[in-house]
Amino acid sequence: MSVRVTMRDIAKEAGVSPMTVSRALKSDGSVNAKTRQMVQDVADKLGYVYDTTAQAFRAQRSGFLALTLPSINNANFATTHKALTESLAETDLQLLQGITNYDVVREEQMVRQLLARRPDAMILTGGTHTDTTRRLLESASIPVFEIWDIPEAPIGHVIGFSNSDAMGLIVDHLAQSGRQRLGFVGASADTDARGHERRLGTIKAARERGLAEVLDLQIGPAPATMSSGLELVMREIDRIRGLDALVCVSDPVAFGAMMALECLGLTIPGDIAVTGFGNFEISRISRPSITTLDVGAQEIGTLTGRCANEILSGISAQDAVIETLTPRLLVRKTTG
Amino acid sequence: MSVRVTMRDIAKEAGVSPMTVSRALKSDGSVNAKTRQMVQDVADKLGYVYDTTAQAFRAQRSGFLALTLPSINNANFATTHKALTESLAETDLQLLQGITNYDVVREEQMVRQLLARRPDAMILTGGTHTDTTRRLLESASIPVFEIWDIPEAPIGHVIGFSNSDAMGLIVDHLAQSGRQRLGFVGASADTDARGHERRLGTIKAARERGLAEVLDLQIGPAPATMSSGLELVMREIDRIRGLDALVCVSDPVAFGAMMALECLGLTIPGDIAVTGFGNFEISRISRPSITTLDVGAQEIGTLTGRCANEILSGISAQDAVIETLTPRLLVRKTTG
DNA sequence: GATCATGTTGTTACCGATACCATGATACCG
DNA sequence: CGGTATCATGGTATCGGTAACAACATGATC
Repeated sequence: MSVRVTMRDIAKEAGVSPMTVSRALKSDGSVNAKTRQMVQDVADKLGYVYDTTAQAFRAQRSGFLALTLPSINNANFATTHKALTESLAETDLQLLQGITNYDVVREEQMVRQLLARRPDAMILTGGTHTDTTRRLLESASIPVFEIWDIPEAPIGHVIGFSNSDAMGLIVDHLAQSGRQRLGFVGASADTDARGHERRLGTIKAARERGLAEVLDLQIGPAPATMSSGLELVMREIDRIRGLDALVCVSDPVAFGAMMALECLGLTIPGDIAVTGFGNFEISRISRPSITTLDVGAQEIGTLTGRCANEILSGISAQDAVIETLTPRLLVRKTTG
Repeated sequence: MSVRVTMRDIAKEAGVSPMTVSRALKSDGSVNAKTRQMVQDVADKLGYVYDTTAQAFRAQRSGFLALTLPSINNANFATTHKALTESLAETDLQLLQGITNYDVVREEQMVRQLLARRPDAMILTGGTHTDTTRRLLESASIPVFEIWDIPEAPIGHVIGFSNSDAMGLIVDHLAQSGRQRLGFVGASADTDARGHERRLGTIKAARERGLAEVLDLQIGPAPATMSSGLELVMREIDRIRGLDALVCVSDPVAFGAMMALECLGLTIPGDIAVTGFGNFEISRISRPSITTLDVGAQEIGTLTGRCANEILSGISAQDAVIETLTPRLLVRKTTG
C-alpha cells in the first residue's frame, strides 16, 4: 500500500478517462449519475485521497490563509484564532500559521516561509514590521490583513482597535474613582509594540486628566506573564507603595501582581487598585475579580475570516477595509 | 506586479537556463560562483519568492508535519505546540494543524483535510479515534504519532503518559495527608477521553487505597475551564461539603473550584484539599498555590519533533517508538 | 432526412521546480 | 597530441489534477 492512488489509477480501474474521474469526484453536474457512483465506489475501494497539492499547483491557488501570531500561548490570540477557524469552517480555506515570538525579524522569516506556500491571503497580528516584510507583502499581490492594531501605515486591510485610546477608558475610570498616582506594568518597549502603545496611552491619558506622572515599571522582554507580574511587584514594592493604582498590560500580569501585593499585605482595592487588559477568563473568576477591557478578540477573528472569505470569493471589492473596534470597559472588584 | 515571478523569468533575465537558476538558488555546489551570484541578484531584483507548492508537487514530499490538537486555547497543548515548533526550527518541516474541539468526528474531518495536503507525517493528540480515521492513517503510509496518551491499540509511534496511572500519584499524596472522601471534577466522558482516563484512574486508585467511593462530579462537555469549575462547585456545594478533597481534571478547573469554595466560606486546605493537573502557570501563582502534576507537556513536544525529524530524514529506523513519560507530582499549598 | 441542441466523455496542454541524462568546455595525463 | 577526468550548463520529462476544447451519441425539431 505504499504507492499512492491517483485519479489515473481510478480511471484505469473504472474504465473511464482521468477527466471523468475528476468530474465525478467533484460532483460536477456534467457527469452521468451512474458513472459518478461507479467512480466513487472505485475510489473508495482503492482508498483514494484527493491531492490538494496538485490541485493547488494547477489552479495557482493554494487555499491557504496565512496567519502570523506573536504567541500561541495567549488566550487572547487563541480566541481570535478560534473565531477565525470557525468562520472559515464553511469555506475551503485552511489556516497556515507562523509564530513570531513577538519578534519582527522572526516575523519576517515566517512571512517568507508562509509566502513560499503561495497563500491566498495573509493575516498579520500587529502593525509593526521590518521594511523587508512590507516589501515582500507588497510584491506578493495578495490581500493583506493587519489585525489587533491600527498601524500608522497600513499595508492593506485593518481590523483592530487603538491600544492607546483604549487605555483612556481605564485611566478615566481610575481617575473618577479618585486614583491619582498610577503605575504601568508592561514588557519592554522593543519586544512588544502593542504593549508599548498601551504604556504610551496610559501616560498620555494620565497627563490629560491631570494625574501624577505615571510610574513606568518594566518587566523585561515579552511575553508578559503571571510570573512576570508577580516578580515585578516583589522587586519594585518600595516604589509601588507610593501608588494608588497599578495599570497592567494584560490580565495575567494583573493577576500575578495582585497575588504578590496581597502576599505583601496590601489590600485590593483598598490600598491599591489593579487593572488588567483583554478580559481573559482569570479576570472574571479571580477574587477579587479584575477590572479589565474586552477588546473583542473573538470579533476580530470572526470579522477577519468573513472579510477574507468575501474578498477571496469575489463577493466584495478589494477596497481596503478599515474596521476599528471599540474596546469595552468591564468594571470589577479590583478598582473598588 | 500582479504576475508572479518564476525561475523561468529569472532565467530569461539572467540569460541562463531555468535549471541553472534552480541550482544557483539552492546553493548547489555544481554552479559557478559568479553565475550563482548573478542569478541571486536577478532573483532579488525581480522580487522572486520560491514556490514550495511546486517543489512539493515535484518531489512528492510536502514538508508538512500535520498536527491535530483538541483545543488551541489550552496552555498545556500550547506548550507542546511551542516545543514542537522550536524543535522543528532547524529543519525544513512546517507544522500544519487542525483543531478537533475534543470531537473524534471532527478529528476525522481534520485528518482527511490534512492528509489531502500530503503531509510527511501525522501527529495526533490523543489515542481515541474513529475507525475511518484509523483506516485513513493506515493507508496513508506515513509515520503516525499519537501523543499525550498511551493508546490501547497504537497506530504507530507513541509519546505520552498514562493519565490513569498519573492520578495514582495524586491519590497517594491525598491519602497520605489523611484525606478519605474524594470527589472528581471533570468533563463528560464522551467529550474528553483523556479526562475520563483521569476519572477512572482516580476511582481505581481510591479503591485500591481503601478510601471512600469517589464522588463523580461532571461539568458537561469539554473543554473544562475555570468557569466550569466554579459553576460546578456552586451547583453541587451540598454534596461537596461531605468531601475532604476535590480532585480536578486540570489546573484551571481547580482554580475555578477554589474560588467558588472560598466564596462559600470553605477554607483550603483546612476544610477541603484541591488538586489540579498539568502544572499550568496559575497553579504556581495562585494563593494558595495548587498541588498539581507536571506531565512534561514541553518534553512531549520536543521528543516528538526530534523523533519525527529523525525518522523523516532517515537517521533512525522506522521501528515504532513507544516513549512513556512519568508525570511529576508538585505538592503545593492546596493540600496542606 | 438534415440540422441542431443537449448531455456525456475524451484529448491535450499546462501549472513551476528539478532529477536525469546529454553536451560542451577546460584541464591534465602519459 | 589524443584521450580522459572534471566542471558547468542545458534539454527534456515529470509529478496529479483540471481548463479548454473536441468529439460523439442521442433525441428533438423542422
